Amino acid sequence: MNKKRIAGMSFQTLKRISIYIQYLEKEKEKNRQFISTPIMASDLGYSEISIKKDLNQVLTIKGKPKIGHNIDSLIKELKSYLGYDNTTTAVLVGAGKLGRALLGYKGFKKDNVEIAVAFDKDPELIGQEINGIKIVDIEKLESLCSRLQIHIGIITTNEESSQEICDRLVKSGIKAIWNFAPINLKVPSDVIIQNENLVSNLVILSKKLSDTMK
Amino acid sequence: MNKKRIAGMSFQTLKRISIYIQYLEKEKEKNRQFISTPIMASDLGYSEISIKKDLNQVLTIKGKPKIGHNIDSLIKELKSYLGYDNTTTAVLVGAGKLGRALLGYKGFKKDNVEIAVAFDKDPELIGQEINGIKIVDIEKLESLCSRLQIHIGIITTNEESSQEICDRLVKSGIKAIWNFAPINLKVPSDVIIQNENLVSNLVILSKKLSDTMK
DNA sequence: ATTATATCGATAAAAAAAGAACGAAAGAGG
DNA sequence: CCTCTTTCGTTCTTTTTTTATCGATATAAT
Repeated sequence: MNKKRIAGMSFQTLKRISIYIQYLEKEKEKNRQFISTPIMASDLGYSEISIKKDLNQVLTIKGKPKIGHNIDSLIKELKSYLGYDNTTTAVLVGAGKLGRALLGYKGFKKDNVEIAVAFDKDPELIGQEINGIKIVDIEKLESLCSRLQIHIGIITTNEESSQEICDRLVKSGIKAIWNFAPINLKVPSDVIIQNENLVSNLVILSKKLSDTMK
Repeated sequence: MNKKRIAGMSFQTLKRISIYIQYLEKEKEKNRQFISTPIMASDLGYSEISIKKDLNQVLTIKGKPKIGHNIDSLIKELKSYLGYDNTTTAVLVGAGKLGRALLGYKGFKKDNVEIAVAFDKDPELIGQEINGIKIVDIEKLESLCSRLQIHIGIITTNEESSQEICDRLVKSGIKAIWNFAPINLKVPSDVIIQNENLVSNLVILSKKLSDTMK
């Protein structure tokens, strides 16, 4: 699997850090100034210890006993760790229902990840705009990706075309791919693939359930 | 986190098993009769050892050296292990873009997980049908869920309404929830929650990329 | 000023997952 | 019929991740 450590940080920790940021931003909007790990643990459903360890790996400013961490500086440190300082940009290929759902997500922009443009081959879709992102003819994939110097691609096409799209993305300079097609894409070793298999996740939930009910 | 072992099987193994099934079904359609772990490893991008260990935990019929496993019986055993014998049924709440994307997935049915009905409050959506699944007025949530005796709920509403929907689902007998809203839902301890935070997954990919590029 | 306590950070232990190694057995080929 | 190769299934190690424990410290309350 693709679970190499990233900058000495475990995959799980990274995922949680991103979730901490989303959570902390919300708490900040509620005008909270300080936050402690026990509160985070209870709100987020993680163990207090996990959170403490995660934070300890990142933070330079220490929290204060009896008070916790200053939310502002906590957010700032976590974001700077995740590289939020410079926004990263992605392209999306396949503006079907799932693709359009992702295009519509406000959450990405908030987290400094931006989808610059979407591609599709359907003439009905080309020219449409979702959440400020234009859907462009797929024939322009190569030229646009290279010109915009984009390195992240999101594949939400059907399974059949996904490998071809993947190849075209790689040729156009894409170095990281977020793949929603239920297939293991073949890429050169310097390209990062992250697979998202939604079906399997529902299957697991259903298995968990059937096991607890008997 | 919610990572207790399920029937003695690790979370990761379960996820892979579901992916094996999806993959094997496709290979079967290509009229392949036997399959070996080295081939699966190369096609799926897992290590051969992982696959061998996973299969060994489930299988009763052994594979044959130099040949591998009979695809039919392999699929049958894996499916029966995951409880595919009796199809599980879910309801979906929130027929926005993401909800409709999930409704459109053919993959679920194939894996014996079925969405029986979808709910929304938007009069424009109510009455529509996607992939054979009807979108129904959300006011009927309680009555339909109890009547149909459904135990799995999928929440694809916006963040604001997700906790309310969650409560209503729980009251209606739902015991497992697949949640796409970026929030930790509060549920009684006998209800299983599985969170899907898409934003964080893209953030991780972008972090992976930025770290390998420097 | 003094005491009580919540929270911190760190170290140590346990659990889970991935990976490596190896003898055994079934089929292929000479 | 015998040898060679592939794949199997098992056991053992290593790595990774989570959980538990505990003294230190800053703050709040008396």
